[in-house]
Amino acid sequence: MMMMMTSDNIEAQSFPELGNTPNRAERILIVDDEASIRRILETRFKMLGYEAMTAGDGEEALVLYAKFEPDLVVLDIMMPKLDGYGVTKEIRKRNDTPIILLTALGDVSERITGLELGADDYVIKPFSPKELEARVKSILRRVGQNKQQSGGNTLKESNANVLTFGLVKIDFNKRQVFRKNERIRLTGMEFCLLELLASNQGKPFSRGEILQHVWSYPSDQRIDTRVVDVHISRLREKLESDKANPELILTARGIGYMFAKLEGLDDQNRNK
Amino acid sequence: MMMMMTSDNIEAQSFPELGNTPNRAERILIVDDEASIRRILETRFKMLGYEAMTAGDGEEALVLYAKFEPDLVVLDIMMPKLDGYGVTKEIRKRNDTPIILLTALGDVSERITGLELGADDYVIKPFSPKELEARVKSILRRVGQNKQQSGGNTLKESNANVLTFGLVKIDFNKRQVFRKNERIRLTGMEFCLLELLASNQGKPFSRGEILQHVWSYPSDQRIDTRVVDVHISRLREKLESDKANPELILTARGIGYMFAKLEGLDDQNRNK
DNA sequence: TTATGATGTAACTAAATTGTAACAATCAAA
DNA sequence: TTTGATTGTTACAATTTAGTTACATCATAA
Repeated sequence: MMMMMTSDNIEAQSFPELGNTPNRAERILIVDDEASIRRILETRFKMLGYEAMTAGDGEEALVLYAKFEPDLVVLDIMMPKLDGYGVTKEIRKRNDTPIILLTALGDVSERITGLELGADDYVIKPFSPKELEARVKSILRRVGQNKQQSGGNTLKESNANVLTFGLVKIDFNKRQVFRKNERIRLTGMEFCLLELLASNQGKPFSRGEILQHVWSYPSDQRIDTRVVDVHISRLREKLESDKANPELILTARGIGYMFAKLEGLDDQNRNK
Repeated sequence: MMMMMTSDNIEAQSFPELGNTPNRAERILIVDDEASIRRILETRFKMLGYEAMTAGDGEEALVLYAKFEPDLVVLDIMMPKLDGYGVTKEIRKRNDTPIILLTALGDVSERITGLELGADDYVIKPFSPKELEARVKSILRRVGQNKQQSGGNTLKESNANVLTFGLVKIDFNKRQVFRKNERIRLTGMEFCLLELLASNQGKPFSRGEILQHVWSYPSDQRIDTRVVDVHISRLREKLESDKANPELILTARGIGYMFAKLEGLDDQNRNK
């Protein structure tokens, strides 16, 4: 196996993101049979403030998994004893801890099998640590928000990082949105805004908060811009059936905006 | 060390689009201007369970070739109208159907020319039918390793690495691409790029990721090159029906590019 | 050598995104 | 109802991003 080595330089992300500081360091379990990869990833994730553990094969992984209850697992498919599929299966028997698979470019069926077994995402080898880190961050952020939202129990719909609200489906990994199964093209800003709201259903955000999270405004900035409103309008245009009577992106008058809280959808939200 | 994937035992890929040619006898096209040879070979190959057709000259051969899509061509070089070279050339413009040349003893340069044009093997005249049959069998076995080996089940491309997207067929093993059954010549870079995208349908890649995987850029490289865009443009030129409205190679604005997600793998449909 | 094709870059064109301003519509309290 | 505040919408200019073309370079084959 090989991996691309890089400097520690972390490039700015294209999209502003939520500053979501966890109360405890999040735990990442790294499973790969190559010691060099384990070492590199462990070091880098620790530098980023995560708690990182490593395992060299599938069986060791399951032991560690039970012991340390990681928040996310990075899992090579090709491993001695018990391969990535087996580990994925076992983990999925118990819960929905996010799993990122490491796969080779050539093998399409591997990736598909992996995703079907319940993995959340995959990264192609060779990969840059930075890329993996970005995925980890993205998934953890979302899961964390969902946990916060739903009290930490059922995370079903976060399984593949896809949320479905009636006609509208949001794929956070791919940054894609569908309505009636047709792809809706959102711009970067639009998606960021939607992401903030949709992953916190029912929670109203003030314009100030939104500007902080989506536009990276400083927190004490006086608000004399209508950007948020305009973007809300554009989002509604694209997502709502009846723009005048929005069902998803609601106005909290005097406060700001919020995404609708949909009741009783927890079990239907699963994507097929 | 390069990673060896163990996908050989994994069942057929879940791509419904794979050409599902029904199990049928393999077809051999026999081209020779001598009727006696045609008759003998036709009879013997039919007895062996092949479907055999014959043509008396090169032009007839091409007509039959297009009509019957044989799995192998036995081709005399010396022929009226269009000789074996010409036929080889024409066939190779379209695909890699195995070709066995019939050449005269003395003519070394003939054989070499033939092989250079893309023939797979040659048999020296006069030959014993048995010998020719052995070669045919051998070549068909080699070419059809993927197809025939798996015994009785679906043969043709079941585990060959071939994807079909509408008009476009991509053979990852042979690194060949077809459009409307005509071979499209892609350059090395072009194929690499296509390979990355097409074997990850629906997954958007940033230019940075593409540069890493296809051009082996270090992951922290500042991106000030438009190579990716240019190659995307060239690929579209070759593959898309309407370059201005690509259906296969899509732009993920603000992110990068992705190959179209096809129906069947997920419930979301292709985008327009 | 020339000729050919692959590849990458620069420069230009086209198109999409984004924020602002202006104005319209709506709400809620008096 | 009026009034002022709040929210919704539209148009537009500035900017960013993507698409395309032409060309220089390099390698390779004839």
